[in-house]
Amino acid sequence: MKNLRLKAARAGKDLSQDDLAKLTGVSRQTISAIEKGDYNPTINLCIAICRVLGKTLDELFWPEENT
Amino acid sequence: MKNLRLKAARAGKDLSQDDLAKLTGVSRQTISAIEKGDYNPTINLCIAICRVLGKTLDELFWPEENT
DNA sequence: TCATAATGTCAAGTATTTTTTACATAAATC
DNA sequence: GATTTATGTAAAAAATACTTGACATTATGA
Repeated sequence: MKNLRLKAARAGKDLSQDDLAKLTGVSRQTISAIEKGDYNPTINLCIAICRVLGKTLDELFWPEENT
Repeated sequence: MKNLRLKAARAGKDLSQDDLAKLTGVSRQTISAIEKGDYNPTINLCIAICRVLGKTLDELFWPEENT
């Protein structure tokens, strides 16, 4: 499923996928795939993304509770 | 660097590396390597570990601040 | 309309995670 | 002493994260 929290946090910093990719050292396609929810990034990449966006792992990557 | 928080959380549930491996669906060596800090697990595996141990991503995997 | 920026996606290749198998050591129990 | 449990480690193979390059769509602005 999509990671809308990541998308929102990125928008909150006014960064494009490409900007975030460069800041985290991965390709644009990787950021796109993570937001799309296609896959399963490594924890180090998640941490790098969190640091750029000023968020924590729980805020961006902990699964949302669906009551 | 070693993930001592993970090791402690596992000990707190009285689980061996092998127990945790089975509960999270990976090999014992993978758990060992993560605790040893050798590498970079995927976020889904981190989440699975957190769920078994009753912790969050931030508690087990957010880098410790070294003042 | 034309150009550009942002995003989605696909296919093929590379890099790294993870498995499997195996052997080693230390501690606990019989 | 022998056996079992827990852990460390290593090498080859399998699975998958990630890259590169390419092409498409949509939206924005000159």
